[in-house]
Amino acid sequence: MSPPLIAVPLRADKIGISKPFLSVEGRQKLALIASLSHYDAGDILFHEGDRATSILNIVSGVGKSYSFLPDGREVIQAFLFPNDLIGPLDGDYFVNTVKAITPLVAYTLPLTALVQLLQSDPNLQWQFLTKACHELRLAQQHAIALSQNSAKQRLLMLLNLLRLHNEPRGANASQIHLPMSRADIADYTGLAVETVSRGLHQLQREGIIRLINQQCIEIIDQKVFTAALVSEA
Amino acid sequence: MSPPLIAVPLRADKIGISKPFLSVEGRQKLALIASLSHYDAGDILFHEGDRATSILNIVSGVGKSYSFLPDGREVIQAFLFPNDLIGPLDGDYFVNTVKAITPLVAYTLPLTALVQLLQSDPNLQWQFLTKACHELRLAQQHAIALSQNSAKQRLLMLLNLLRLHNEPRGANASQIHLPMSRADIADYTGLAVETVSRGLHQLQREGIIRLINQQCIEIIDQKVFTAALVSEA
DNA sequence: CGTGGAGTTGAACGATGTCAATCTTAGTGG
DNA sequence: CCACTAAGATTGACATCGTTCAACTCCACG
Repeated sequence: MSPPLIAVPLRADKIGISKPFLSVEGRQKLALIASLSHYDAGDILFHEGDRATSILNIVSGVGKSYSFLPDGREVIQAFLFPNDLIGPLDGDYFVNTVKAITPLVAYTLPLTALVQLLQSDPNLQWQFLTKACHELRLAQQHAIALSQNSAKQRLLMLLNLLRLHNEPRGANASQIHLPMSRADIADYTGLAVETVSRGLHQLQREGIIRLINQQCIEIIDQKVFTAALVSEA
Repeated sequence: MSPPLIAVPLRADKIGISKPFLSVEGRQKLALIASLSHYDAGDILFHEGDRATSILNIVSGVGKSYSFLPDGREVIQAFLFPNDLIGPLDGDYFVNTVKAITPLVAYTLPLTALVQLLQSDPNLQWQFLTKACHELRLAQQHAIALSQNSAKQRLLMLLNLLRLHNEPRGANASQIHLPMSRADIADYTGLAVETVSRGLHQLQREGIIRLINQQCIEIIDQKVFTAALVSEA
């Protein structure tokens, strides 16, 4: 039996309530087949079309999973954060290229060992299934976000995504760190870089956010922010 | 342990190569806990927010899984075809409303029984995991389609989706049946109904398709069609 | 100091949404 | 069997928003 797609960009906790990615027990079992790797910012972890021999579990750092449109533009399917699993597969092959945006540390999980482990451990596999379903919902939400035409709305959703990933880091909850470039944001939101820039400054003019520097944004008022996130036209 | 999201709109074979949804063995085991139900066109199978006690496996007919934007517009996450599993859950609750577009026949799978079955049968669960991952990729492709601005491109992708689901039915392979309304197409592609109409007629003017009637479209030349699908700006 | 890449800003164009009117279709009842 | 009706689909005119192209600014790095 060919090992079909196991992995996917699985994110632990993106929208609202977060649950631990794996049980302690599950982590221990995975640790037995895992090894730690370090990557520099800009390193490519996997190439689209490559044969997959392993998938990664991010420990720290941020990455992006993307592919190319026929016209050469880049489309970012997902940003990858700590606790995420990296490796969207089709059969044995990667369907996306994955690149480190910041320096990145990750566990390497050999594919064959992982498949065997999951097949023999329904409980652990169950956690992966749960995760995959959760991930699916996030992808659908992303799709919705993209189908809404408002550039402002798309940017707000991205900021909210980053906000939820920043909080655990203990930093000031109203400060959002943007590890990726404007071009990455554009490729993720499906907008032009110029529109991203204009949109962010527009949000600043409206008093919703404050641009501290290119990598850092402050949310003026959480309530106003979430209100805009939900109801903006 | 609360049974987390199991189900998701799982489609068997959407893009290119199709594999049977479940092994014969798997089907037999599921059949033991399943019962058959019939629905009329327009019937609502599940309500967003309802507590889920079961999920469905479509035998025949077409459905749609959708939710509402704050402004009241409807967003269609996915069209559901035979062999699909219906029931995107979050915890025990449905996150989407599901409605029958055509008369629909489906197996009902009680949730608790299904969870137990999967937990005790790693092989069967594996097929569900595989399916969920496949589904995830489809959702991502849908997201890409929506992020591409060209209305024509979005329509071509929808037509291709329907084409792949029509072929098995043995009908003339160049004929595509559209079971859903223009409004549904609009809600799926993120376009306005008027744009859908204009786009289809535009494709006809370009000689790519022919509008036979409101529910039926013919592809003039497969090669031209797929070429447009891939490379259209 | 330059130099180059990333980010910002401006102006014009084009695609799509919106509104309103018209046409088609399917379904109903006489 | 036909006329009527209401919902769906199409078409046109116009407004809006985002893209595109181009120039400019701001840093980071040598």
